[in-house]
Amino acid sequence: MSNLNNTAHKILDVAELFTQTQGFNAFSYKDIQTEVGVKTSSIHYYFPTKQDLATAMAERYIERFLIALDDIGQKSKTGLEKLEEAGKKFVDAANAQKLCLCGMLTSDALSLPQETLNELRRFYKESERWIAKSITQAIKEGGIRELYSVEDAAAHFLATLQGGILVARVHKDGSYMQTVLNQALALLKK
Amino acid sequence: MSNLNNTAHKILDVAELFTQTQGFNAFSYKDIQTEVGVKTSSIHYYFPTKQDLATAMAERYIERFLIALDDIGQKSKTGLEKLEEAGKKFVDAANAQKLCLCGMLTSDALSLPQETLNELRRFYKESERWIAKSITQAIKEGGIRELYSVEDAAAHFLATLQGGILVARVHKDGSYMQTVLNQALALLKK
DNA sequence: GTCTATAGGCAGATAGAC
DNA sequence: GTCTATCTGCCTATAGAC
Repeated sequence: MSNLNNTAHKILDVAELFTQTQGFNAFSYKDIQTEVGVKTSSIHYYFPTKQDLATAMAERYIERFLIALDDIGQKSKTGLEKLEEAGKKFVDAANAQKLCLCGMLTSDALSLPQETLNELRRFYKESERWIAKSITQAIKEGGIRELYSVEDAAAHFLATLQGGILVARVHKDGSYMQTVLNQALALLKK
Repeated sequence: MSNLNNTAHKILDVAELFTQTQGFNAFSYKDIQTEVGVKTSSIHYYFPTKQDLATAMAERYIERFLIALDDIGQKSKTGLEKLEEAGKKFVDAANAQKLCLCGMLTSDALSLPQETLNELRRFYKESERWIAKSITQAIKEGGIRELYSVEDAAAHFLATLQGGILVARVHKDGSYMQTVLNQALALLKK
C-alpha cells in the first residue's frame, strides 16, 4: 500500500469506515466525496470501479491487521494473553459500532470480484494460522487444555469473534462482545 | 403473518432469498419483480417502503424460526441433541450459500428502521433463551460440563453459529460450518 | 491530479386507469 | 390488486478542460 498517495489513503479511510459501519452497498462515491472533500471523478481516478476500491480496502486492511497480530505476538508473553489481546481488538471495534472490514465484506461477497474474495480468504487463513499458533503455545504453557484439533479450535475461535462483533451491533447488552470473548477463552482454559 | 396473501408471501420468499444471499442493500424492487412476475408498483402496494419489507421479512422469518426451535424441543430427546439439531439448520443454510436472515440484516442494521431492529433483538433474545434452556438440560443429563454462566455460554454459542455461517461463504473448506459447529459442541461437552 | 459537466441507467416511490 | 406511466433523485462511470 506504499504505492498510494495521501488522497488515496484518505479515500480508503472513509470507505473503510463506511463499509465497517454501513456495508459495502450502503454508501456511494458521493458519500466519500462529502467526507473527503474531493470530487467523485477524482475518486474514480484512484479507484476506477467500486470493485477496485473493495480490493484496495481489503488489501490495506489485511496488511495492517497482520502487522497488528505480529505486534501482539512480540509484545505479549503467554499464548493465552495473545488471544486475549487479539480479542480485545474486536471488543474495541464492537464498542465503536464497527464490524471487522473483512467480516462485513464477507456478508457482501456476491457483490465483490474474485480478487477481493481471494483477499478475504487470505485474511481468514492467516488469522486462523496465527490463532492456532497462539493456542499451541498456550497448551504447552498449560493455560489451555489439550484439544483434539488445534486448527478446528482456531477456526472456531475466529468464527466466534466474527459472530460476536456482528451480533453486538443490535444486542441490548453493551458488553456483549466482551462477554462472548470471555466465554470463548473460558471454554479453552483448563 | 396469516394476514398476508399468496402474492405477499411470494414477494417475501424472494426478498428473503435475496437478502440471505446478497444483502438487503444489494437487491431492488425490480429484482423482485423479475423473480415473482409482478410489477414493482404492486410490490409497493403490499410493502410501501423497503423498510416495511425488511420488517415484514424479519417478522415472518422469526416466527418460522421459533416454530422450528419448538419442533426440535419436542422431537429431540437430550439437550445436546437439541443443540446439534439447531446447529444443523445453520449447516444446511451454509451449504445453500445463505446467511441467517437476521444475521444478514444485522450487518445492514444502519439501513433499517427501529421496528426491524426490535425484531432482530427479539430474535437474539429468544434464540439465546432456547439455547440456554437446552444447555441447562444437557448439564443435568451429564452431557455438558458445569458452566459458570449458562446465559453467557448461550450467547457465545449463538455468536459462533452466526460467525460460522458468515465465514463459511468464502472459506475454502466446504465443511467449514460443520467443523465450527462440532468444535462448539466439543468444547461444551464433558 | 483535480475539476466541471454529463451520460445512461436504475433506485425507491406515487398517481391514476382498469 | 395489478397494471402503465412517470417523477425525482441518485448511482457508477467517463470525457475533456485546466
